[in-house]
Amino acid sequence: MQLPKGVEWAAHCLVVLERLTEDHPVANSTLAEVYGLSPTYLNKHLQALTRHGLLISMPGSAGGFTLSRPASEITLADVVEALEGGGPIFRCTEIRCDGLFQPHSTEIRASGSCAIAAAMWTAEQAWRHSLAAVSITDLVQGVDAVSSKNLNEFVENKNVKVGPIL
Amino acid sequence: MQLPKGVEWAAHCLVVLERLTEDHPVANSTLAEVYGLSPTYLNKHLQALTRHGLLISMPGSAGGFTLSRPASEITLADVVEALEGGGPIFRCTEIRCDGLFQPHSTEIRASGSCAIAAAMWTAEQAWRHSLAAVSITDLVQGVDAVSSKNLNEFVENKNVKVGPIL
DNA sequence: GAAGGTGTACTCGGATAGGGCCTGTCCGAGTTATTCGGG
DNA sequence: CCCGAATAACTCGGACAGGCCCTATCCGAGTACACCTTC
Repeated sequence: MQLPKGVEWAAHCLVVLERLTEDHPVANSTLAEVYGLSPTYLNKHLQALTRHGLLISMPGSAGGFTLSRPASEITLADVVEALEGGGPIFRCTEIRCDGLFQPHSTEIRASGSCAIAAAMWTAEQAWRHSLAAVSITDLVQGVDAVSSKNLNEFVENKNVKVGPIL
Repeated sequence: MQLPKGVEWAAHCLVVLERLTEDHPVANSTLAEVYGLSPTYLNKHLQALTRHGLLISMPGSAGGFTLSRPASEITLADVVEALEGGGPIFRCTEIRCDGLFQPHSTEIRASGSCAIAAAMWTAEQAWRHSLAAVSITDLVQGVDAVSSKNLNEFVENKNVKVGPIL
């Protein structure tokens, strides 16, 4: 069991978006260039973030993606939920009601939920809770100095090339 | 991302093992019969538990599986680790050192670990910690009355069929 | 009656196919900036 | 010099193959019990 690679990409891109966005959208190709990622595949994940309301996409020549709300209100839990679907990582198939116990399934269900499933879901909640405690703002502050400097230089170069809109 | 179905099977089987075992091993076919599972596929998971030291397997006509240590010392974390391999759910590919940042990768690495990966691993630790707090003994106590009664009757019937060794 | 050897039935254990999701890629619909021509 | 339409290039968006892991199954190696033969 492993988280899709897209989660890592999306999280990093949201951080960069927070740094690069200033009332104008950032193109998928730009984000891909920053991290040396496959543009087409990255696009797939950014679309997922858009579908789940984390990003706003703008078509057209000067289009791109923008954060849909302040970075402080976007957490890693949102990112995981957007790319993972938010479904439980442990799925209970209720085998406690199969086999020997089949004839008494209604009684068993009435006695409460499966203890194993309950424990799994509690642990899962701890995980999601920990993820929800980390916002994009927190991650931006965690970016090291040299990376931040590189990003600034990149923006300036883009500035020269693209024009005064940046 | 979803946990393999084997985790659920293994957890339930450990609970039944704790109930059924009395100094004699319980066969894979018996466990499969209790829950109406595929014997061959269940065997695969029990082998994994054996490889990781949770179970002891005994070959031969009256062979089977036994808990390798007291049920109070086996936790859900152990089960997940045995069937999942214990590797991190989130794998950091260090894309913060790719693309623009490639020339300064050594500097960036020296500045500390990736903030995103750190947050992910913290959350993962919370998950594992929660799982480690639940032992098989806890789960046995959570079994409802009617299921417990069914198991007892099953053991008695087996008793008649199999002989005095049970 | 007891002991030893043999046969059988049961067990675990690893090696072998199939399906679903993540990975990776491509091309099309739509929109904006640009450019060229006319007034 | 200003305005407007056509062009072109860039954007997002969804549809299309490949690979790996979980799912599911089978058959073989090994062991303990039971029985039979022999002493």
